[in-house]
Amino acid sequence: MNIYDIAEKSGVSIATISRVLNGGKNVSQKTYDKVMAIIEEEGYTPNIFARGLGLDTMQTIGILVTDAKDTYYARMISYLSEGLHSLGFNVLLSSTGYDLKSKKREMELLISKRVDAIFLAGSSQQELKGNTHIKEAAKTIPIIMVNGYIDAPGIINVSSNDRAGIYDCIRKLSASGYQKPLYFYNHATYSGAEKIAGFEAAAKELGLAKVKERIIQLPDTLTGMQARVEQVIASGLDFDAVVASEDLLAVAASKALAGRKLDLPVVGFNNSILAEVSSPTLTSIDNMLESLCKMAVELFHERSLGKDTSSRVTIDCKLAVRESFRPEE
Amino acid sequence: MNIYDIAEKSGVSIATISRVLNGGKNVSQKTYDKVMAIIEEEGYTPNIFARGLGLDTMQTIGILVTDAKDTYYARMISYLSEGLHSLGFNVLLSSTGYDLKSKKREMELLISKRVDAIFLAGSSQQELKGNTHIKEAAKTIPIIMVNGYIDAPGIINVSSNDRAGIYDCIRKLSASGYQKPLYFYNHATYSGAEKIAGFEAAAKELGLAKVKERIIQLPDTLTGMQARVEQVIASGLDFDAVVASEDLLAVAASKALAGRKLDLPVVGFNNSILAEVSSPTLTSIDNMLESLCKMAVELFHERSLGKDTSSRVTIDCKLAVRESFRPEE
DNA sequence: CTGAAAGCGCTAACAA
DNA sequence: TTGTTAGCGCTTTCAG
Repeated sequence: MNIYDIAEKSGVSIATISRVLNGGKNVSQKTYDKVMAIIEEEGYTPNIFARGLGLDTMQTIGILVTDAKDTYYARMISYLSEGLHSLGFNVLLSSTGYDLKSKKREMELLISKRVDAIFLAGSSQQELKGNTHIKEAAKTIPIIMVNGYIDAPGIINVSSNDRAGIYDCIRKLSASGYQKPLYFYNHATYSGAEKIAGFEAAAKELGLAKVKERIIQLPDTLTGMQARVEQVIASGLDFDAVVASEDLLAVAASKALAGRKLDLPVVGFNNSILAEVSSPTLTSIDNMLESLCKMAVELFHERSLGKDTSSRVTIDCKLAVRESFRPEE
Repeated sequence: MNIYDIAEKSGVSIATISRVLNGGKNVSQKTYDKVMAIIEEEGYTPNIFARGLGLDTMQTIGILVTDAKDTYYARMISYLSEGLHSLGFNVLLSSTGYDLKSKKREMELLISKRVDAIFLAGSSQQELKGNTHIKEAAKTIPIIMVNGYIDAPGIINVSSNDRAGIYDCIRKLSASGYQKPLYFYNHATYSGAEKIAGFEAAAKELGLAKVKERIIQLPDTLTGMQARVEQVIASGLDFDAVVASEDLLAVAASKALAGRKLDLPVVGFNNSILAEVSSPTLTSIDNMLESLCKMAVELFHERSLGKDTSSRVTIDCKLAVRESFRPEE
């Protein structure tokens, strides 16, 4: 069933069918109704390839993510695709893993599939240095960094202010009497570096010595994390609070501390369901993921409409207060 | 840059370029090498639309899911797309929500995009009754139900044996001396119904009276769930163990019980990170999601190769034992 | 092993 | 308002 069949059945030319299909401009109401009726009746759908061939667009956006099953990225995917969807786009999803080679490969693949733009979801999509493949791609196709930042023409950057998020949190701990915080992280990403910078800045203001020793990397599994935190406790390092780069690390810390009967403030990051599930429930820095994604889609939309939008937008974090730390006023 | 340009630069016809592009059958090694060199040099990629127009396939699979940010569905998406990807397919993702209308709409959209097959991920994609739109679609395009079951021609069904999973779990509780279990659930889906059936069957064998009263629906938020469980405890209902249809419900139950200083066995479902994060850690029925997805992709692959595969495969669950319940041997 | 040419189904410029 | 027709870039017979 193609446009010719419909044309024949309707007794008009394919051009008229095409017009009807594309909104019905310059078509008499009578013809429009007649054609529409036949289209419905036959259950005809225009061939997307033929259409794409002419227009060179398939109304499809590519989303690149390092690990689609990670709760955090999953939420990104969901919010982004929701927004894009309501703009009439479909979403082509690619989970790249953390290897640069395959990130590049997937990117090329998406470009060769003629997607209309690429959203790079999560700061792990960008390297700490270089990123020439992204800059290069941006010359061909709109690139939107969601929670990342690359300063190059054509790239739209939307990110949460993670640095300030951590910084403010340390300040609040300090104001509540906890002046010897520890910082746990696991992945070294762009946003990871930002968070550490926030910690360092606040630690310096607190006059803490040997700040580097307070910034501790944890392994990837929950039990591994817990074991490492226990080591840290056993090492006798003097601390009175814990801030983590992700809720899961905060959970591990919380469990290890509980095991030692230590009741210290613990703060996570992302404000995920894990913070709610943990006992005690965890105070967590909320990086406003949904707003972030909405904003990313919005900026892309405006840009594609030809507006001269900002190429970098930053959103502030909020502290979601729960049992593990209640700041004093 | 198109096939004509490459043909000109190579001094051969477009037909030869096309042959090279499609594996190089019936092309001399010499010509092949020459053309390949030019293709690489120019960084040429064939236009996917033109190709699709001729072949009527874009090597793209649609995945339909009710809520992409739900951890469980996110994992499905990840495993499925991983498998499909290694088969050379791209993934078009659509998050439909729980409304039937929009499920239908998204399905039609995917079909109109000429995807090569549709994976329906999660039993919430199917209705408890009817499902004519799925059966109808299956006439046009291969449909794969991941954790669902619809008996109609052309539909491949892969699911975990949730009924037996719950049944066996109740048996184990019983063998360990807990013979008055409660069952918590929240969504009424196909797999939800299976789980309840498993509970009822086991409860009947235990000789429990008023089984219906032991099957309790909880609301959607964690705090709401906890509150409801507390009500149940307060109501004086006689029980000595809890089994839930999802880990989050088990977490809620665990928290509510802990609040009342009740130390009873609690078992969740899905064996998610929540079970690990919870304190005490939760024993959980693992429905082998990864195997399930791998199997779904595998079956689709075989089917598309023309093999006459089974149209229904069931995978047994396993109990992931943690602190909240250790079955006695 | 290679080339010429006929589609694939649609859009859009141009005519009428 | 409607129709005619020339592409869009590729695959695939069919000849040679």
